[in-house]
Amino acid sequence: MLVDTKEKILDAAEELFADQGFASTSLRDITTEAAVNLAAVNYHFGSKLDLLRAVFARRLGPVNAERFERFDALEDPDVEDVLRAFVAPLFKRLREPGDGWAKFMQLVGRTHSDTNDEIRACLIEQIRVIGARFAGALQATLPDLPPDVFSSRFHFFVGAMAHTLAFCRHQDMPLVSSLPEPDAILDNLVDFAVAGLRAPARSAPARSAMSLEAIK
Amino acid sequence: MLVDTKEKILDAAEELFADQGFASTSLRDITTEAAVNLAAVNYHFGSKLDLLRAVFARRLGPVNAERFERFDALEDPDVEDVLRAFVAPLFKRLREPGDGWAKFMQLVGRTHSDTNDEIRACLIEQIRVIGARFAGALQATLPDLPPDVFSSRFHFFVGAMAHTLAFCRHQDMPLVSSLPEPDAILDNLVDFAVAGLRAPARSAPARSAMSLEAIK
DNA sequence: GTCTATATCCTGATAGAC
DNA sequence: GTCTATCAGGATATAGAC
Repeated sequence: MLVDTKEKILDAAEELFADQGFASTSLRDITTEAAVNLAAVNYHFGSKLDLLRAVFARRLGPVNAERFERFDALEDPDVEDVLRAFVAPLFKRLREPGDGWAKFMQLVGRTHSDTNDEIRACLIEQIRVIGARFAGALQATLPDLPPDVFSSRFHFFVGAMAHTLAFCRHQDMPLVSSLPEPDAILDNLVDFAVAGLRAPARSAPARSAMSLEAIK
Repeated sequence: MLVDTKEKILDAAEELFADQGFASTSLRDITTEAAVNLAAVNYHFGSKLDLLRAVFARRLGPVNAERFERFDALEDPDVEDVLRAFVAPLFKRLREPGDGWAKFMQLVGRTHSDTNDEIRACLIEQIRVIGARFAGALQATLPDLPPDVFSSRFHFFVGAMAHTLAFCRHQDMPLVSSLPEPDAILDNLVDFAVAGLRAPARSAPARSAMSLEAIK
């Protein structure tokens, strides 16, 4: 079976990358777990980095397609509408059977802050376009926020989301006891982000002239 | 000079770990950059992981000491007081000359979400105690928040902070133009987090019995 | 397409002279 | 404390038989 070999490699790579990290997982680990030959990875994918790209593309393809559909359907959205259009298409996959999506989301969250730029780029290049659309749509719902303040707050939200993805599957959270259900996590994230993004802008004693101009 | 060799290794390791990541930086990279002999790393630090621990300990020691002092001095604090007691002792170091602290903060932010548990543990073990105190003090300022909601929101804040640390030194932010000054970043983070943490709790249609009980 | 065998390189760590 | 030289192992990638 040729197509099965590719899928078996993708499944094993996804799980091992999520559990041990990309750099700490060898191709031997993957082919052993998948019960395929070592050389099959290079035959089907070309390189280890291309395998990582394929892992992201398999699940991010449908997710990003749904995100675009939801953005297209938005009419005069508020902050929460835009946030949910971006986040829900990913989080709702947690309701599917098996833990494949949970592992994938952990991998996404961790790779997003990876220390190695080459590895991080494999993910970033697949969310750059949808991410730009998301940022633009979100900023449009916050017209009174100075651009640099929006910029900061947008990154706070991205960080909160990435961290949630990276650790929502984690058993041993260091500082707290336990985490709520997937749907509750999404609701909590949206509530938190909506309030944070809509907080009144500081009177800004040391804000730049350009930003002050943007306030009008 | 013996003490200088240790410092030179620490400086080079900090910079290279922050720029390329721990796994992608070899001891040869470090000793070349530091202009010391390869064997000096194992002589002075024992292993590569122990070197990483030493990099964290050097700067986190004074920062955490100041955090404890500020927590001890708190009297009937609100959410913002607790947040600043934890965050300010680190962020204020950005005002010191040179970019050593900026590199260090980037390393902290990235290591916090590292895909490899062994690497992440080198950092976590040095912030576990102060982190637990921070979480406890913060929760005390939000007595009306159900514990599981607080738990989620606390992690959102941690993610926002880690992401900010990891990328505040980054030139090429993918989605936005530029980032404001260090002091403004801290103010923005605090404003965002205070609003997010104090957002009213959702009426909770599917909350667990224990959490409902905690609301009382 | 799948497999074995291997090329080529780089890693962290160390032994032992100075 | 510092250095040279090297060990032992693991990595990715590939050549070539089947």
